[in-house]
Amino acid sequence: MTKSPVTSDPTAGGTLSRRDRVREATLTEIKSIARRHLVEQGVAGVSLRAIAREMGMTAPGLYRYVPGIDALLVIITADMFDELAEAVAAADASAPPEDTELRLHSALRAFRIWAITHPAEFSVMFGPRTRLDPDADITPALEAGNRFGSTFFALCDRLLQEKDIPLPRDEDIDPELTAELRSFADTVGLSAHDVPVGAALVLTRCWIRIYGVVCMEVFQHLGFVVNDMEPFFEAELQNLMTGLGVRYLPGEGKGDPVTDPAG
Amino acid sequence: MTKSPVTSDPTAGGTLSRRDRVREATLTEIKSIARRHLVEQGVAGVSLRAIAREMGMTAPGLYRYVPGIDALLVIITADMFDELAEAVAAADASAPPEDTELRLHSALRAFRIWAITHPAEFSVMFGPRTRLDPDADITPALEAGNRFGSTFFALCDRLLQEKDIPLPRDEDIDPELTAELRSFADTVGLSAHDVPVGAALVLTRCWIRIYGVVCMEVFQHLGFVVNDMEPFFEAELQNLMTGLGVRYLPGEGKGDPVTDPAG
DNA sequence: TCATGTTCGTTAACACCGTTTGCTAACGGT
DNA sequence: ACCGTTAGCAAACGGTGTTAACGAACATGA
Repeated sequence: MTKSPVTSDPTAGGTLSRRDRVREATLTEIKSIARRHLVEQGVAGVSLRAIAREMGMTAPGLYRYVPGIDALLVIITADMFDELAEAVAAADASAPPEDTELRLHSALRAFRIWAITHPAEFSVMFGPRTRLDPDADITPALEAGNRFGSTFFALCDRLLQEKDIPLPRDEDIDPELTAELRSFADTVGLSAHDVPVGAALVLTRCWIRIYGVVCMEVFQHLGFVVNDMEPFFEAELQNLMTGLGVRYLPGEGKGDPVTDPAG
Repeated sequence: MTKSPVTSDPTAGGTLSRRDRVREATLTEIKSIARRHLVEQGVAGVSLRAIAREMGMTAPGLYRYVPGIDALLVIITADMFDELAEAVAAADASAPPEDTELRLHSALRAFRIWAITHPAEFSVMFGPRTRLDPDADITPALEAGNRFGSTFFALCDRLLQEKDIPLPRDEDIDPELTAELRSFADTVGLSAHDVPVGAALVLTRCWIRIYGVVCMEVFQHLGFVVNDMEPFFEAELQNLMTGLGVRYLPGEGKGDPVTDPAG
């Protein structure tokens, strides 16, 4: 294993110096152990000392790689957002490109599945910021969150654009709210093809409802009595779709969701 | 101030011995300081040592009053549930008893208002259990949560009973789900007057949606771009009410909520 | 009044945690 | 071979929850 002769220029595209490579590997190890601790013991179980112990080194050494515990949590949170976005995108791509309705269904269901199979991650990403210092710099996580939001909303937008969804008229929307929706559409990259604010509004409201059901399920606030929240998710999905004028497609799950005369 | 002669029987109804009185006062002080720390610094800022320091005593002394930090958090969580239930009940009572729709509106709005004015409390009560030991005994908090749920659902139930809400037929509900809804109705004290499972289902779904909007607002997952979430709450409320066949009553807030062709 | 048992709060100690400081040793490029 | 950069370490400071042993204040019965 002779050392590669191309180590002189770390800034060269793609190839990294040996030093940078092992450094990156160490950082990856830190993140992966932190992630495992997060999954196994919750966010409270993530500590620099424990990570270092498991790596066979001491806690201060980790400060060569990470500015502190808060920053580490922010970093892995960003990673998890990207991971979630990828899972949703994969589910979307798994459906036939022309089957708009199915793609939307499977993307939303993928979000739920990822959430309930990654409760610890979901809690950190979508729950209240309880552990971090209130004035910590969480921009990386926010950026990743926006990245996720962008892919998600872009997906919904493209899908909704094909169908003719009934949208609220611009005049009916509070001007203050309109302004907020505009800036929102901007940050999420939605306003490229001049989408009406009504679309942003409808998308946002749909997102809020999906978020709500999933939070309820993951945080288990009905879990002491309801074991399986899937019917509620499906009912919400159905209500959402029909409200959008989109045909509801039952999943492969436990059969029909609850019918929906009131909701 | 001679000592009251009735100190021999602490079990006597109402009157407590002097010792028990100061003990209770100390416990109250502990809880109130803990609560203040929770509000000012978030749940991560609640510590036995800090509380003891502020009380002019040492941390181990608190163990005479509380089994540990987790138990203390559970206790104050239970208190907060009762407080929330009281706030909702008060809002309900503030409306004319015969005005069913208004009572429902003001109760739901009271829930939101309490939540956004008590974000730290709400996060502990309705967010993920992130700080507590996963196998800690949280039954007091669960009981208080059930207490809150009971008053809330009883309120909704009584209101919905007056009106003729379209309910899903029993045959259309998955039997497995029916069983869960039945046990749910039991724990929440809803099945006293033989309410159909459809009612429990509709109530649950409404609750999920209210919970969802409020979580979104309190946890600020749209807060980086949307400053005021009230329109979204009102829109959801309107959609909910009309879906229930109940007239929507606009609040005193910023005027009309968003119209609702799709949602 | 005196003795007794209970309760309260203390100090000391253990085991964790995040973080800073100063050091040593290895590495990498000249 | 030289020398600057970097990785990792030990020590230390202050914070946390929790347990054990002890003393003092208290309430009660003889």
